[in-house]
Amino acid sequence: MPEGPHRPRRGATTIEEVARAAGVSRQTVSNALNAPHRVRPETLERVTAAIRELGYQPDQSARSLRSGARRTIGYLAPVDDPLDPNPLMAGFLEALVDAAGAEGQRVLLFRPAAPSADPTAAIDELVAARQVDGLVLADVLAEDTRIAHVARLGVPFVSFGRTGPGQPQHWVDIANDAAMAAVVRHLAALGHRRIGYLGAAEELPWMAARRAGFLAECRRLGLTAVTDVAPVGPLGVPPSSAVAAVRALLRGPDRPTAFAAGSDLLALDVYEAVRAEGLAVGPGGVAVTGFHDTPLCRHLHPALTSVRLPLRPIAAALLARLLAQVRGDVVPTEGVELPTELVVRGSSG
Amino acid sequence: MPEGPHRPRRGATTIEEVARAAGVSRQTVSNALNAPHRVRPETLERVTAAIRELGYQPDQSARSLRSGARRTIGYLAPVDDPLDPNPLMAGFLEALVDAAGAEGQRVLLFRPAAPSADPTAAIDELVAARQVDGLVLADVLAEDTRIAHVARLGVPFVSFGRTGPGQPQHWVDIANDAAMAAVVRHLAALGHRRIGYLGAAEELPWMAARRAGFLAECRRLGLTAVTDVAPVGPLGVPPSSAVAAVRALLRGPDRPTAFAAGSDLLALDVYEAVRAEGLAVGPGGVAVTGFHDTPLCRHLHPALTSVRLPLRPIAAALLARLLAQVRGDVVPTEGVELPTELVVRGSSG
DNA sequence: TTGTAAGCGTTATCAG
DNA sequence: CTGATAACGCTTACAA
Repeated sequence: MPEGPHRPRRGATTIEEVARAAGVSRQTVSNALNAPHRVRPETLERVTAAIRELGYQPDQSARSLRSGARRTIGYLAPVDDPLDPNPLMAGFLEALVDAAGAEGQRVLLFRPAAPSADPTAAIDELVAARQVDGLVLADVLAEDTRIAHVARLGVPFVSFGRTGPGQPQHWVDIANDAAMAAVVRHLAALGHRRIGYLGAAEELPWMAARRAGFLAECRRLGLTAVTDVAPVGPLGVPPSSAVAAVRALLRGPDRPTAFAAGSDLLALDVYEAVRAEGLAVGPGGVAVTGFHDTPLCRHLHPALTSVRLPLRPIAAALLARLLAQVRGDVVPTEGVELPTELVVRGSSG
Repeated sequence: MPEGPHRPRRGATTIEEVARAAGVSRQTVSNALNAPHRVRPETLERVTAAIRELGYQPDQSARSLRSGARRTIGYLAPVDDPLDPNPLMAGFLEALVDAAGAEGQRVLLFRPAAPSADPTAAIDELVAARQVDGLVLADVLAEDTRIAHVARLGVPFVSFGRTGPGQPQHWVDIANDAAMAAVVRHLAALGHRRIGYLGAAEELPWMAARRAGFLAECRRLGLTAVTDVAPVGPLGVPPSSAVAAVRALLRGPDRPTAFAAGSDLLALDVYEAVRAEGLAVGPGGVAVTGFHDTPLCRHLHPALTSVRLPLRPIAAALLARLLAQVRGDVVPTEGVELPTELVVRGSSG
């Protein structure tokens, strides 16, 4: 008898078969899996053996349908800029998958239908089809329609980054301002008194926070902050314009002896500008720092000092908050700021 | 009556409610969705309106349980090297999610329990729990236990990259050797007669193919290929050792006037070596090329010529082959090599 | 502690 | 072309 185009089962073992093999009812097998303490040890043993023997694993669809738990979380992939790829797609995503796996959860990756399409539509689809227990959002803006939307939907969610006040949410973030302040202190300890800054896309909260942290710490320490009057533009700054901006500052009246950049890729532009001005990168010439600690840092010469994000702790914290909501725990909506680590390398040390 | 900790339904609309609203049986609603041609146009209209009105979408778990189709594919995230992050995690993954979305499929990301853990165990779990219709594997090795394993399992799968012969599989790959041959021709057209090569991790098939393509084309054109006697080591080459290797070649008897690198990050090491030898990168000095066309290329000075991978066509081709298997079409196991594009920039042009 | 009965929301089968 | 009935595999009451 030929199998039809749709085969409801791939020949996978079912709970019924396990029950038969162990000589118990299928309910006992279910209990052995979901509430082991309710099964007599000796029975449990027999069932466990049968499960192992047959390589049984519950059908997740059946389980989800019955219990309501999807054991899956959705991650809305941030839009990517071709000139400045989102580092979250690499390290953070892996950390998230690992953290989820440790909690018995899977990660479903999704994106808006088109780059310019409304991300809330993609969210609606996923939620309406009940494919996930909760959502993880990243790269959250001050006024973020996604946050407002999922909050209205009532789906459990957490965000990496936070909106402005007024939108209750569970968030995890890094202390962007404190991280940049630590950079300033590091450079000050090296004797630098005039420090330059290269940022971009300051409309992004984390970029704005980095600049703010930089300025505040310079002020506090009585250092001269040398920054572009008109900060270089949007996310995808053409490298040439960033280089020009830095060169201008290096030729200005308060020539900085060190430069902090808002990202590792921007630091690369600083390297170029410094060299174009006939100066050297490093403690002897112009010290440079980046942000993110991407692998690029170690391939530069000198290697780039950078701020490392605690990606695994972030992922773990996000997941803990998300699952608490999924379980129905009453958790106050609040967030946590995790500390970063300054990795000092040749460019400043 | 308080809701228990598990709420089987989130209050989502069910097919029953739609049926009632449209004044038809729930079966008709199902038909309207899955076999519209079997429903009278006027009824279809009424049902569609009710669906839109109520924002109904079928529960994917129920649908999966009943039909056997999970509408989800699994992507086994490649292990990442901290010194040379896998570019597949960024652009390719996005392309894959988009291609899947266009086919009504979602992407489930998964990884081995631990970096060193057996990836086949992770595959088994996913398959046994029937969470996916098929698998996408990337970074396939010549002797790949994952390929052998999923083939034995009988799960539909495709691979980005291919094993050695003898393991039937559906694969999509780029023409690594042809891409590097094109690089050589490009450099030859610029007048270069002695061309250096920097590779790494030659045990990886794609890295080996790039070197092979380089050597073959140099031979064909009668050019002098200047390569390291002992190619630099494993995936995570300490940048310093790669730089040293290139510097040695630049001081050797057949000083190359151009350098092809096996990746963009390796090209960065070439830049450093060239400059350390007091030479300039570019058509006037030592021309340099990379591989992958990562965003880094545009941030270098001069900007880096590189080989661009057709990530979206690759993702589309992979998905087409995978879904054909899922549908049960009898497709001969074979592969396709997609062409790359050489993006010429200042480092060689 | 274990077995029995019911139902989660959907789609396939088969009458009308 | 439509509507009743059964089943997918599992878990949660409840009864034994």
